[in-house]
Amino acid sequence: MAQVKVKKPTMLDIANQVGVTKATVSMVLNKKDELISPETRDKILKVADELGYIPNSFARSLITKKSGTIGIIIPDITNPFFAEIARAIEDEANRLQYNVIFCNTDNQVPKEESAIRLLIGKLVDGVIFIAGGTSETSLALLNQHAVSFVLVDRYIPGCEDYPGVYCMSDDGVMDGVRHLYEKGRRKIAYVRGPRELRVFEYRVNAYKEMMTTLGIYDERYVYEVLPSLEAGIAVTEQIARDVPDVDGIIYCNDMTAMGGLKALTRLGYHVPRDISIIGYDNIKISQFIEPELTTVAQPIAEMGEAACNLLINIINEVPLKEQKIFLYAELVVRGTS
Amino acid sequence: MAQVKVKKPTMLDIANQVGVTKATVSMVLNKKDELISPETRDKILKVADELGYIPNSFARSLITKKSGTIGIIIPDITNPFFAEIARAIEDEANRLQYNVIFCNTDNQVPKEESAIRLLIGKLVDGVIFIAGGTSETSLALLNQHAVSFVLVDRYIPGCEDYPGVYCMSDDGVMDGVRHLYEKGRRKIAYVRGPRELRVFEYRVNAYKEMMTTLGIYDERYVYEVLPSLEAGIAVTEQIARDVPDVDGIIYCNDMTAMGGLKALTRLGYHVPRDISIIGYDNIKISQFIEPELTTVAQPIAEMGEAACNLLINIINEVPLKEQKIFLYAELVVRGTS
DNA sequence: GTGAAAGCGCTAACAA
DNA sequence: TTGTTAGCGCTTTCAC
Repeated sequence: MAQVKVKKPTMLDIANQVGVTKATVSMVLNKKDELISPETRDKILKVADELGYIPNSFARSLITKKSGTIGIIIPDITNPFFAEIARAIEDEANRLQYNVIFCNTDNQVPKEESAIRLLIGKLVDGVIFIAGGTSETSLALLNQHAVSFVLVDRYIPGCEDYPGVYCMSDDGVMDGVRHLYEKGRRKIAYVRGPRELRVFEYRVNAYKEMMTTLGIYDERYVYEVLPSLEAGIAVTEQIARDVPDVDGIIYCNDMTAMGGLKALTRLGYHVPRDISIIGYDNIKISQFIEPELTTVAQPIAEMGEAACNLLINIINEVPLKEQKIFLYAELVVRGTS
Repeated sequence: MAQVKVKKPTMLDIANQVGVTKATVSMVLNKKDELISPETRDKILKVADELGYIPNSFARSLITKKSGTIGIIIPDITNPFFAEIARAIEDEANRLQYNVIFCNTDNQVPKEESAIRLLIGKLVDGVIFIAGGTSETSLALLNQHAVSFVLVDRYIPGCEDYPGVYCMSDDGVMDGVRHLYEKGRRKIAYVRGPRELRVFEYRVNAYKEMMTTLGIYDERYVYEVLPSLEAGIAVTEQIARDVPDVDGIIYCNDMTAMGGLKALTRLGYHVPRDISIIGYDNIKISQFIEPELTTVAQPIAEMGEAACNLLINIINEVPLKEQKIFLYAELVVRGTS
């Protein structure tokens, strides 16, 4: 099972062997062979198979100006939420015969720009953009090179008019607050994400609104973190210290909430007997723990699917009535509340 | 912020604007400009920047026959172990100025073959192959098209001579068994993965060997599952029924172990007071739960890094004394034992 | 120091 | 029904 051959067969090889020109071979291999005689057609197909011919997609793309590939820009693939949405996008893309190139930006603008350059250089037909922050230059580059794109999940301030898939959090978060209220919780803290990201602003605002409506809002109950498991642990220990009789905590995402659950358990709290907690996102692992996490669920799979479909429609210039798609987060009650 | 331009600038545009030919531009842009006058050099660079020029990597690859890209074949990216190793490979690849294309095969041979074809068509410089099963045709294709590759983690039967990165499990698993023994456990069950995959065979054999040495082996304690969280739950309920006084369970991977922990907790067991459990892999989320999972840790990051380095060395024809790299799994004692 | 010319593998008019 | 021709955007000798 060692090296068998070293020269990749090209169309010319097939053409020579069959005794036609590569134009003919090209037509057959691209199924534009209505007017090719069945005999030559079959012969070409047979030889192509024998030779193990695989078309050089670069040469084709050079001419057609399309690659059948879309790019996905993600802040951080180790964040399960992004990983899951990326997977959903990929599945849908594959279903529609597109390939996908992932680029992590680690929330760094320079990396984001170089990712965009890479994708443009690879002639991607479009880009799905899960922005880490405000990225004017990235978007300008895409525009300049006439590359279609859609935004997902995060608003880019000042760019609300771009096509995108957005998840509205208000009702879900408010349902969460009300749910805890109905469970008799009154001291409900909130752990919010960074102010720079609009999505976190929306979520905490919904919390404030419902808390105020219920007459139990206290601004001292709101904490801010960079969302992560470790931050969830730390902030929860802090809350337990600051608000000894706290009986509910709502987190800006599931990772933070899972950290919170760990911290509470270690501190001797029994969840949900002593205290209720709620996450946000509904990533898969929120069900891996015991008790399972009550959370405000984003329709992750639908978001990925919608983004992919939207992009591909835009690429194919399908006329669309609306280029912004709004989905809704919904409370999912499980074991921690 | 609407469309600014629609024509992508090419080298010719730059050349015309500067008043040179594209050959000169090419040399400058590729830093082969020792003998280009600083003036033209600067002018070219300036115009390229103004135009927002991004090189067409396909045109370049067509000539150079290399893409600066490697492919990664993965059975299932939703499996955290594979996701983590993929991420490690990607990080290392990026560090070495390579891009990465991921392909999921969902453990299906046809998907694997089409992934290989895709990668070859995209002129990848090499492939990292985390095989789902036996894939002679895939490897034959790679050979025929002279594409370098390395295997990771799973042996492909009959192909032990291919370059690859392998993780030896024996010592780690045996340490795990001994560890439970020293904790006073005697009825230690084992949940093994599918027989088709060699890696699972090695792990269960190490268990058997140490259990036998300790004089506590009982073949009725060995169960087989398709590893997943759900399967872990189901098999653990089964074990609790079959072996009422079971006091230890070792699982073939962390996902299954986490399912087991859920099941045991629901059944009223206290882990680790009543029973100890051990996973395998040491994926990140094994520390997200409380208590944290004791596990036989694969050096996931190292494996990814090593695979990537090995591949790139092979691509660059660096002479290597050994093309097979062996790493070792190690017991990590945490909260569940 | 820079230009001219050829060609990578393929597609797409247009001819024949 | 098939061949001829041109050219996608770039790199790379070899001339000048």
